[in-house]
Amino acid sequence: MPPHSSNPDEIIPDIVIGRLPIYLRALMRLSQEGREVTSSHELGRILGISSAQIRKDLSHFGGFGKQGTGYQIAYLEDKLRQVLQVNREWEIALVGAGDLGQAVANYRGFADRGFHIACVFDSNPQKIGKQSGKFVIQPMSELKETIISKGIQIAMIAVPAEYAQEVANQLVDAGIRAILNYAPISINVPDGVHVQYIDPVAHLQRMTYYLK
Amino acid sequence: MPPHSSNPDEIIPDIVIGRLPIYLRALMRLSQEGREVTSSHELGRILGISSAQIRKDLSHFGGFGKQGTGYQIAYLEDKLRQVLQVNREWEIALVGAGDLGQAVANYRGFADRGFHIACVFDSNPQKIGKQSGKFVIQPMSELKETIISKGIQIAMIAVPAEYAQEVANQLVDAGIRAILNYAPISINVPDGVHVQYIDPVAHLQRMTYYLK
DNA sequence: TAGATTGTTAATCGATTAACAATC
DNA sequence: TAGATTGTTAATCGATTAACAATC
Repeated sequence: MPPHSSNPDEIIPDIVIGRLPIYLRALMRLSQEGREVTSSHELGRILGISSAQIRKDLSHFGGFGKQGTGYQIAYLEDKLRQVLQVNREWEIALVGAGDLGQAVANYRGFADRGFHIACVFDSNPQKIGKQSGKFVIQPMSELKETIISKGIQIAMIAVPAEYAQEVANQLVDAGIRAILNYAPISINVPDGVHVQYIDPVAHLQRMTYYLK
Repeated sequence: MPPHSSNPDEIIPDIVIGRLPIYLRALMRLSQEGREVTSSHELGRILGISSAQIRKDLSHFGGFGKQGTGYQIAYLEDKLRQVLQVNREWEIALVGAGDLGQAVANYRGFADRGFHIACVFDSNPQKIGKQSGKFVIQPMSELKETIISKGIQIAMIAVPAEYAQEVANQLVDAGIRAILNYAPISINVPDGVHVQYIDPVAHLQRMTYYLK
């Protein structure tokens, strides 16, 4: 095997994948500041991570740096986007058009970073057909067909906790393979379907432990 | 040392602390369903975690279960609240009253789970004095005095990324000890100040890796 | 060249899991 | 009692760090 080439059969630890978006975020900031080159040491200082860990993480995917110099920011950014498959746009289905769902639908951070909300569903007949931002709220009965016909693979759940599992089931049935769950509850999905959670209260509770 | 008593000098791994809010969330769901007793096996099944890990995590804080029976849900819930110090209410300062800040301020999940937003700050003179939900938006110049006089220890940042570090500095200067950062950027704070991040796009990017 | 930094190996550290005596 | 489940120990597994040859 030539040096600096990654082994395509290697299974990368998920914890490494989880750090790549953080690296990408830091690189975006640096390039926005007009910087062109950085090093594992500088990234480590910015992120509070050891430089060895950053080098080791990146080495899973190939050699992106130069000895003595460091990393070209634009180049590394591009490589990380390729690895994460975020060098394209993704469409997302959103379920739930209550206060939380509306806030999620209106959050500009998604579109700014390549994630477009393509459809919004709600079970409340009062809401169906109403405009939510740029979207017309669709009934749950149209969920599967819409997701399949648009080829959507990612969904966000923003319904009350007690409905989250049932919604997840319907999403999985519609072929969704990645779910971002804003409902404060754990959901069960089959192997091969990925779930991430947004629960700000859980983060707060993790910190209050230390506030003696 | 008697059995089932935790060592108060033991330093608990932060990764264990991070799982306690997840356990608490699951227990709340079970008690809401009217259940009274559970086991490490059941919790493990619900959460996708091994039962051994749950027992080991809980054992850091004492023996909360009964052999042969399992855990009294209400009792364990109460104990976890004590450990996390969420058996009380907490006041929070929010910085940023743009779209994101307003959505955060209006999210009912905080108050429902014991976190009350006590004040909202923004640097935009157009916004100061305006009502945002139940709050009057205050200028940044009042941040330090308000936080100190109200004895607030927790803050949330909901400003654009480029201002997040400066806001964090001001919060630390005002004595804040825990920060929940909604800006998609890493911030640096002194030792003893805790930071957690809410970046839904980072979660999405972590999942797109697997969508081959 | 001298200085700096990478990519990688081996050592260390810490977290998870398996197993089981204790006991409800 | 028999069956079930805890709390804990020891073994395993995996992740992080230290160190350094390679080299820009």
